[in-house]
Amino acid sequence: MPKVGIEDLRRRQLIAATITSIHEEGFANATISRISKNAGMSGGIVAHYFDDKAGLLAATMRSLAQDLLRETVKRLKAAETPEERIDAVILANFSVEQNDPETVSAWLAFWAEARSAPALWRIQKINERRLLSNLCHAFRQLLPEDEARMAAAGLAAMIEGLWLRCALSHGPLTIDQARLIARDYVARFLNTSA
Amino acid sequence: MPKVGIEDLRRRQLIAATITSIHEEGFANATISRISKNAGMSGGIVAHYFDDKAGLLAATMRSLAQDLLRETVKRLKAAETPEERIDAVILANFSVEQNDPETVSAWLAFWAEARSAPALWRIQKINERRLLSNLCHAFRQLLPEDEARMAAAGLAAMIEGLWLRCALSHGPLTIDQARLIARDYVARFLNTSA
DNA sequence: TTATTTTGATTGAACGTTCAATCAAAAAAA
DNA sequence: TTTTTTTGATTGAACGTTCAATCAAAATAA
Repeated sequence: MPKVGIEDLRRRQLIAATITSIHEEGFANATISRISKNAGMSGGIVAHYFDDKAGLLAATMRSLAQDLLRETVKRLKAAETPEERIDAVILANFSVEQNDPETVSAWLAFWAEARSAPALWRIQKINERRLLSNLCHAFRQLLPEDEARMAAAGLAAMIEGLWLRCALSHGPLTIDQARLIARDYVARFLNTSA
Repeated sequence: MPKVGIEDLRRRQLIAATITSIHEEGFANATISRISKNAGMSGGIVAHYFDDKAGLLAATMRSLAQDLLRETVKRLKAAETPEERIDAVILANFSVEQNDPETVSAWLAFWAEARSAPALWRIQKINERRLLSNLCHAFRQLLPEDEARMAAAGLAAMIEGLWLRCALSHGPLTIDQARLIARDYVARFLNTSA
């Protein structure tokens, strides 16, 4: 039989090559031949592991989402109070892996593409709902219902906005500053004195 | 001799058709033949008015940026206090035109594409800097320097994040709610009593 | 062990499609 | 007329998909 465990390895290699290709040449120029060459393989291999290009792209977006989920769950498990859980979500979104330029390029490309690709749209929606749900649950233990919902929606939007700015604009805004701004926003809801 | 005024008209028609095509079939499927057919013209017309496809795309993104700028300037001119100027920026970004589904699809597509297309990247950067500069200037008249910078960066990120969320999630977050959340954030900086 | 069989992994090329760009000619306006 | 506008056909390149053929490794049998 073929080498054991090769399937998972190849799939991960092709997904990584897809992210790299999207970052370096743009979504439109991330062709099967370029992606597979980038992974050191032949063009036909994509059909073997992902059926077609759409399958590879969907798998890549799912992989990005899972990385963020893993990071979030890891930190949530270590959190004990609602305040710590909110901070865990902030820290997960501003972790080193999530702010890698290639990751950001890929996320952006998939966001745009999802608007006219139902398969990708579903993945995006699941992610979005999870972030909001995590924040909502924690805020509800600290604030009245309507204030909690506002804080959760505001923080979710702010995290995404800060995250984008960090990655898109080289220089002006660092990850450390972004974390600070997000935490400050939370503090303005939780501290009556400030 | 030349049909009077036809050039500007055709350019605007082709740009509008480009935005519609991107929204309806995605950036990758917005081909010259589909765009021109969408505008009720022949394929060759694009070369005549924009040289090539890249020229049409750059002109389309510039047109989107100018629409936002016009909207912002209009509201800034009517504002008299720093508070009103901050609100003007918020209102401009959440105006009806800027949240039209076609406009959002196009912005998102260009945003993603700009990462690997220098010509588009420059347009994006100018826009970004203008938003931050407008906010920074207003906040500096109301807050100490370091707090003003934090408020400006935070609000800029939040506006982008909320705008993105309105665009990506059909339903949960409305433009009205987004406006409310952004204004609440500003109030938390300006009102010592809250 | 050693030889054989089985299975999946991988390639590279062929196929049909689609694209952007080009251009000669027609249509329209001045 | 002269100039601009507009068309629609053409071209060559690049794309995604498909597939027969080859290869390497594992499983099986002796």
